[in-house]
Amino acid sequence: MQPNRTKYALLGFLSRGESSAYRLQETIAGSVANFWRENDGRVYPILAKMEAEGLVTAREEATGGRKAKIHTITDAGLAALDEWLAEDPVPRPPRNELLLKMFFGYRRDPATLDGWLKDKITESDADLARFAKVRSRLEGMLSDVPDAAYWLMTLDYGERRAAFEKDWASACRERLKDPSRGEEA
Amino acid sequence: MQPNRTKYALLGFLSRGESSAYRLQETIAGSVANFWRENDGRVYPILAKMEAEGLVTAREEATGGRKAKIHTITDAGLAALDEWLAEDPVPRPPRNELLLKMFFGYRRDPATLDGWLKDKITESDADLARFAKVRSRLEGMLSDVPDAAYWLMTLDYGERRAAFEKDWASACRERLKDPSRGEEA
DNA sequence: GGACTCATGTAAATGGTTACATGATTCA
DNA sequence: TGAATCATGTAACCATTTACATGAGTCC
Repeated sequence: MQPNRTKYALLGFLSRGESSAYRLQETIAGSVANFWRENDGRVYPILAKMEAEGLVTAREEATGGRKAKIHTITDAGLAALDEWLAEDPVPRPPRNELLLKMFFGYRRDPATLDGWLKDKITESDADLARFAKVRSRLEGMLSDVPDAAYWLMTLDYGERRAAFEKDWASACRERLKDPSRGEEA
Repeated sequence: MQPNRTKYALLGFLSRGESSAYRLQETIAGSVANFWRENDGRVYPILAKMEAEGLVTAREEATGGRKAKIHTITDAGLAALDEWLAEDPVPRPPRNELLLKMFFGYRRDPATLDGWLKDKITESDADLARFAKVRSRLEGMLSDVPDAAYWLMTLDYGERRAAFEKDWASACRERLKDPSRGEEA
């Protein structure tokens, strides 16, 4: 019924190199957190399932004194990944709790909404600052890792999104200041 | 643990007037689908649960020969809605399957990605055309329904989002044409 | 009569979050 | 020794989707 996208995300990262579940999560959180997250309670069981399906193999290894279960993608795993990548992505309009609350905003005082919007702006600024660092890192590795060109495209998305959300929140704050005013160009 | 946001979305719409489950869904699909969706399998059971909790009352009514279960929000329901609206919205970074596939885009030929991006542009254009109609409708009712000012803010978000996604997709397509080229300002 | 819309629901499966449990190693 | 990090996992719970079942009224 529902496609297990977590599986494919994990396969994608494992296609770049073997990893423990713990490191996988760290990698995901450190690279695609902008548009994709996974959590503890799912990565471990799904990796186990993938092992049963023959998409990955696992071995225990002591790296630096610590034991970790290293997962390696198999040919079947690579095939499954590429099969998934061949399919058109299905757009799923996400739920946005801030917008839902704004939609019913007339039930609250404008100061409350202004607070939400200020938070949004702060969040966007933090994202933009973070993305700027990532951008210079990625641009620096472009000659060594051509794949980074694709990562830059997803980063570009994040930067544009943060910028537009900031602009939108600022525009809303302006409009809230003067509720009598309608829309303008 | 997880807050039941469906409940509050339903309360929000019921606060504007009584409705059957079927109409509620139609209303939601026709107004906030841009950032919030509900589906069959949830609206009915949750409304039943809300009735048991005393947040809504229900009565059978035959409108135009057809029977429908009309739900009316109670004072307790209004209180629950306003309590929820008083809380800061918690940002949940959504999963974006297109971006995940773009991230691993080097595993596919650029033509595949170009197809996804073209679809994205088509989708954005369709959204923008739809939003333009909604905008004129909402602006026309502003004087009668001041609440529409808030609805326009969420529409504004949708318009800006569609525009930025279209721009981003176009920029990606350009970059895909010449893979040797790096990033530019 | 047949297709379509209105209308209410159930069932099954999966997705996803949060909290908790456990234990080893590293570092101050 | 105590806190932080590395590391793996389970349990409980709720969210979400999809498919299915059912039946009445409307329109052609």
